[in-house]
Order: sequence, then C-alpha cells, then structure tokens
Amino acid sequence: MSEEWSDTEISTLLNDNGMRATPQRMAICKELLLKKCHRTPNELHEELCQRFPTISPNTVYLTLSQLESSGLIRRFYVDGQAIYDSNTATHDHIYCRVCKLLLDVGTENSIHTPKCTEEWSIEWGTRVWSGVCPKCH
Amino acid sequence: MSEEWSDTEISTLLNDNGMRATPQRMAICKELLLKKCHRTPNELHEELCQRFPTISPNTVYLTLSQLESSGLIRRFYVDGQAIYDSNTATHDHIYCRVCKLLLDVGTENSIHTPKCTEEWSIEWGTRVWSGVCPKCH
DNA sequence: GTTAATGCAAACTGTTTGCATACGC
DNA sequence: GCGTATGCAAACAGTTTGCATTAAC
Repeated sequence: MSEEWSDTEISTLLNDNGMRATPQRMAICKELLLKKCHRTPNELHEELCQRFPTISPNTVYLTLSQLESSGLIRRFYVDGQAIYDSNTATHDHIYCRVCKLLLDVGTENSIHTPKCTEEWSIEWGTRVWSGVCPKCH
Repeated sequence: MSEEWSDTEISTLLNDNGMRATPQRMAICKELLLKKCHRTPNELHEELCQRFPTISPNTVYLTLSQLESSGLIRRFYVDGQAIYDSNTATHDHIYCRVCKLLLDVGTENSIHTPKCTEEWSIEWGTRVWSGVCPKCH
C-alpha cells in the first residue's frame, strides 16, 4: 500500500468491495487507511464532524463494519471499547491501563496460529498486553 | 489450587484479599474459581439467581471487579463482551464468530512479553484468535 | 431509475452510580 | 457497632435499528 492514495484510488477500492464512494466514506478511509493507526468509532466521528458537521454515528459505525467485513481493517476490544486498526497484518498491542496509551508491538518471532486450531479456519488474532507504561510509572 | 475448596478456605481467601465472605460472594467464587472457566457477568448473574433470586447485577459486577483487582481472575473482551477467566496463567483463546464458542489454546511455546516492553510493567495479556470452528464450517 | 447511504431519532445492551437497608467482622 | 455489601432504581455509554430523504451508480 502506498502512503499517498488519490481520491480515485480510494474510490476504486471502495467500489471493488461493493461500497459506494460517498464523501463521508472517502473521508473515513483517508483518516484510517492512509496511516496505520487505531481509532475508536467515537474518535473517528468527532474528527469527521469537523468536515461533515451533520455526519451521524450511524454512518461511521456502518462504514467501519463494512470495511471490516471486506478485510480492510480489523476490530478488537480494549477495556470494552471497540478499536479499529488499519494495520491488518497479525501483530500484538500493549496497553497502559493508566493513560490508555495503545501501541503496536513488533513481533520479532513470526506469529503462528496454534497447533490445536488446525481444524478451525482462523481469520486473525491479536494479543493485548496490559500494564503500565514508563511515563505512568 | 485444589479442585475442591471448603467454604472455610474460600472465606479465608476472600478475607485475605480484604473482602467480606458473604453468601453471594462465596457462590460467585465457587462458580468461577473452582473450575478453570470463562463467564460473562450476565451468565454468572443468571446462574446465581437460581440460589439467590434477588441478587442484583450490581453485586456481581462489584464482586468480579474486586476479584480481578486482587488478581484472582482476569478480564478480557470478545465482541465487546466482558469475559472473566479464572485461569490466571498467561494463555490464549480461540473464538468462533458463528457459534460464539470460546476455548483456551495451549501454548506449547512459553509466552514472553515482547522486547520493546522492557520499560513497561506488564501485568498480563491474552491473544484471541477469531475464526470459525470445525462444527460451524 | 434503482439501490444503497445518510441523518435523525429512538431503542437496546452492558455497565456504573447513588443511596437506603442489611449484615459480616 | 462500625463499615462494607447488598438490592433496587436510575443513569450512562457504546452501539444498533427503523425509516424517510438523498445521492451514487
């Protein structure tokens, strides 16, 4: 994936995945896909409100759900809060339960799905390490 | 930990962790601690309602929260749902997104906290593999 | 023109809070 | 008896649903 996507490329990507390229969706994709980042639905909604003052949470939730179904983003939960991650490669996270900082952790050893899951069709997985970051110590 | 705990042992365990040994809490501990299992707060509440018809969700949530603070159980989230796990050893899970089956996965390789977290104080972590189980295939 | 996306509102679920009563220590 | 735990109710947050309007294809 290139760092800079043109509107046309994003539009094509959406269409290829059966989604119409509305301005709101384009903005969501720019916000999420262009950078490898974590966002909660609410964070995204607030960011988008600056450009689309009338955008509804509904639209954000629906779009995120469709992007996830298409495999373009992943979803997991920390402290009961949904987190969408545009880094779809298998990787883990560390989470500071004090300041809520959430970081990717590099996996120097490649991550293998466990042996006993051979009969399962595993789609993805992430581990969240919980603790306290250096700053909050 | 022995498989069979006496009421006295559970009572002592609670007191040692600064909690009073009420009948409701004893029941929660018997349900959760005696077996290595996963429970949602709501599942526990429903089970306990059979013996304590007036027990409130409040009591269940509070007790679970205190047990977690004491490190006697762990909490993580699947599909936005809190799961309490009485197996406090570091281990992972596989989750069937169709039938909601949740299983432990043995970790034949020991799990090390990642290198870049040396300055963090990591308390625990679990990975949840998502996919479809053999039955639902 | 057909069909899907949007925005608004209301509903819903899981969880937390406030407070008076009951009970473990 | 002191202080925490309980149960009830209400509040709350995140998310989902229903539906009429709008806009992409």
